Amino acid sequence: MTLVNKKLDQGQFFLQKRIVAKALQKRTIETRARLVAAAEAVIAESSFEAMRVEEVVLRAGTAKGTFFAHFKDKDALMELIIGARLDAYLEELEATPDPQSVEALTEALMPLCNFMTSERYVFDLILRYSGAAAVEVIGPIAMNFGRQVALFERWVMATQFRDDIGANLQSEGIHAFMIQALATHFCALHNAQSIRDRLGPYLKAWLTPGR
Amino acid sequence: MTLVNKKLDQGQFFLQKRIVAKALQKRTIETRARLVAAAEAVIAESSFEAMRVEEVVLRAGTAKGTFFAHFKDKDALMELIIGARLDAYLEELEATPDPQSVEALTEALMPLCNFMTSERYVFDLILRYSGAAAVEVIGPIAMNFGRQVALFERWVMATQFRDDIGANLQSEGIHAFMIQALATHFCALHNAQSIRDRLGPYLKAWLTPGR
DNA sequence: ATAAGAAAATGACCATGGTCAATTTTTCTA
DNA sequence: TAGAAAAATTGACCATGGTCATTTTCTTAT
Repeated sequence: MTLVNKKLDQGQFFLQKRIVAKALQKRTIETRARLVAAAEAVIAESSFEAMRVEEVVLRAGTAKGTFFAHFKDKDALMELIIGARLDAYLEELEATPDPQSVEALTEALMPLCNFMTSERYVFDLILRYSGAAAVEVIGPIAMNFGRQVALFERWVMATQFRDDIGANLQSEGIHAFMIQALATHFCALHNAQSIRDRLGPYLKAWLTPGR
Repeated sequence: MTLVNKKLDQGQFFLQKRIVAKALQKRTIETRARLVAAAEAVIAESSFEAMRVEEVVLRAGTAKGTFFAHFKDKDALMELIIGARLDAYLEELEATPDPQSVEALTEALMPLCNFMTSERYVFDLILRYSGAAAVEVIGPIAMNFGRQVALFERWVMATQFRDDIGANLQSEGIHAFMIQALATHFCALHNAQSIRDRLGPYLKAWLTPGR
């Protein structure tokens, strides 16, 4: 690839990479799996925050350089793992009946909220990766956020909370208030209240104003 | 101090530290000022992101250890400098007449928004420090966020946007939507729209529902 | 003015994420 | 199947933030 692609411009290169569907070697898949498994193990034993590349690489039995051949940086692996967890919660939600009230909606969000605030480190990382840096490469977390908003939109359309604004705007608002409630959870000035107790009033005021 | 305080418990120690107002030496003030000035210079020449402790220490003419004797870590200095900028914008706003419409309110927020999104690094740092980790030590940025919400509350009370919910809730909502608009600014999927164009509809829907 | 004790400054050292030229393994082609 | 090309792996090395025992400077009591 190196020689061939030296002659191509960036655009063609990306095109080729995307189209050719380059059939990874078995070895590649195995090494990658070992790295991910090692990381998951470390996380299970301690925490997301405590994960060290050295430790992962040691357990996976690879050299450090191999780690970075598979993942752009440490955060990329974290994003992968955290994104997968987020996806699991979301699939659960997607398979569940649409909530019929603001209270039910708030309640439905709690498992997701609890995971996102399980560690300060996790929440910070999620925030940092919640926007796709480039349209071409939408990471797992940005992708998941997109799905979240789409699901909320479905909910909003099913229950007809407000008719003065579109479902998409309502949905984005739900998301904004969710993040706000999570952020204040880490603030010593506010954390007397639970996340649910903070999110509830926000969503009520947003989705059913005047009622 | 070391010997004396060895005998005191934690609480008394903090009490003493706070009450005694320990009269810093001239040297201390000067060194600290040199460090801050050096950091500001680096930032002015390149960016917040590009600031390196080594470089700051070199320009300030101190040893590296001195930096960390004055600031808990690199972020602490960044928080100080960014917090000061935020305060400047806020003072400007506080001295300005309260906006009388959602449009005017949105417009008033733009300078603050523009600074907060001037660098990805800046926005991430602000988010990370927007909550006070402990009630005893509210950092400059958490402090500033508190002032922001207080100012919004004043605005909301002055203009009577909604009467179905309290001024404080309305104010927190403004803040939540501001953050949301800023966050999407860094997302390639959304950034066709300007911050103003994203924030405007949010605030209209939040502050004047049904109108 | 001086000695003792507190505060400040120092820089060698460490922890950890990340790079890259060289090497090994796999795949492809004639 | 040989050998060339591509892909994967390696580990010494680097960049940068952060620590801490030691040294220097300052303050204070006598």
